[in-house]
Amino acid sequence: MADALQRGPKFRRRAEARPDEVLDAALALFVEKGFAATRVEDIAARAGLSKGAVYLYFPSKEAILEGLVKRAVRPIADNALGFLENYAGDPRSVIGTVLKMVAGRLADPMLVAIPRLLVREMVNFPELAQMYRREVLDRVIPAVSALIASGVREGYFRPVDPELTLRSVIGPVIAHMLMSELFGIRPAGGLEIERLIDNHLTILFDGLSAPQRERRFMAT
Amino acid sequence: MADALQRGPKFRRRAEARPDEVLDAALALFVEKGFAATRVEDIAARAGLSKGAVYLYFPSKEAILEGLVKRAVRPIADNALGFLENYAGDPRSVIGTVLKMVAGRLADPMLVAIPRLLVREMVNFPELAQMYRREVLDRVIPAVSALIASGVREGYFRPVDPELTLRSVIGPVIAHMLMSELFGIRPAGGLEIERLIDNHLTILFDGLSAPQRERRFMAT
DNA sequence: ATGTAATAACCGACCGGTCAGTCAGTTGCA
DNA sequence: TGCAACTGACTGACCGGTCGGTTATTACAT
Repeated sequence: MADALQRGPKFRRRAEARPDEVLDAALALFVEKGFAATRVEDIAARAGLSKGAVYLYFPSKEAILEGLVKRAVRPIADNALGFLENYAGDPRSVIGTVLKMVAGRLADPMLVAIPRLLVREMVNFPELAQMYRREVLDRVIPAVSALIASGVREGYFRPVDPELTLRSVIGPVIAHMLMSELFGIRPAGGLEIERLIDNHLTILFDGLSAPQRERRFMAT
Repeated sequence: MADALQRGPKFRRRAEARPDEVLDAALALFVEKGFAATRVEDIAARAGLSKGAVYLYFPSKEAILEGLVKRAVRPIADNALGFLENYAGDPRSVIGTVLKMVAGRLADPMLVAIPRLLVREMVNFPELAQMYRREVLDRVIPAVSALIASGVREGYFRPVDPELTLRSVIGPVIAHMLMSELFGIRPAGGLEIERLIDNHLTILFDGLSAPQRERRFMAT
């Protein structure tokens, strides 16, 4: 339903806020039902306007999607980068902090919504995916990678390939999000993400093998 | 089509093979353009029939999607489980073997196609996602979890929570697949998956921290 | 082997519903 | 009164699903 408040004027003239309201409504519906299955009229209704009015602010349905991603992309990257670019000391603590922060952010459905939507519609709108990659991934990934590299250089980490190790750092959190978000598969205990990250970091830094057994294993 | 180059009869009578041909065509198109953007007529054309003929084998477009998932679900789970259920000795070798096998399988686009499609259409067809979860995930995940648990019980692993650790085991491979498949982000060197899994297993079993620095648990 | 009837496999024009996008008209405000 | 914000009926295109008609194949008789 529209939370377009009926107090005040019946029409919301002076329409600077309109585009954002439309985007909010569209985001919710796109995530809920997908781009194709969402009608412009539904977006309009949810934003508290008529279909026609939507076309005063956006030239097409696709432009709404575009505006959505554009609006979301900047803050995501900037926020993550602020943490990563100026750290000091043991990179392990930075990794821990950033992982927990990211996980905390990802708990907010509104913030997962964009990547989620993007994954769904990426086939039909490759330009959007490209933009997301350019603006977010191509900035965040090298930053994390550099963090690992400097960890190796400064003797905190074993001499691993940073690009590959990056996947070991973020993979478990991603796996957890996918299982939880998409399929509702959650571990038995509560407060999962905190516990998951603690468990993950323990293994990441100290390994899974029991100390008394022989180390160094390879399966080739 | 010119009847000059007819190999075989113009009509493919004795039509036992038809449904599978339709499913193959549909899978390719659904993955390429999504369910909504794929027209039944396109599926028909690709399978070498007319639209009408498709409806001789499937009552609706949605039934095609359903049939697709049904056909794919069984082999996936059975194959993975065969490996997991009867192992012996050090579970680390089993983990290594299974990870590499899974990664090898995932290199075949045809086999990733179903999960990929499922993730896209899951919002619009929740029953399908449920089915996939029941038939595949709810069988594979407990098996892996049990493998880890027995590794802990038998002293190969440190006392970790199997359910959480599972995510540490498979996460990096998933992260790699996502980055590579969806965004084309690959590490610099070639032959990525082999290298990735080697790097991942090293860290998973022995940890990322450098030995000379302070460690939390390790004695060796 | 050859005609002929019966039938299985298939075709594609068409119908009906849906929905993105348009536009002539209405409403609230200065 | 002027005009910017807004409305909602309308249109045109598109597509899932149907159905009367067509073509290949089989069965059988001659």
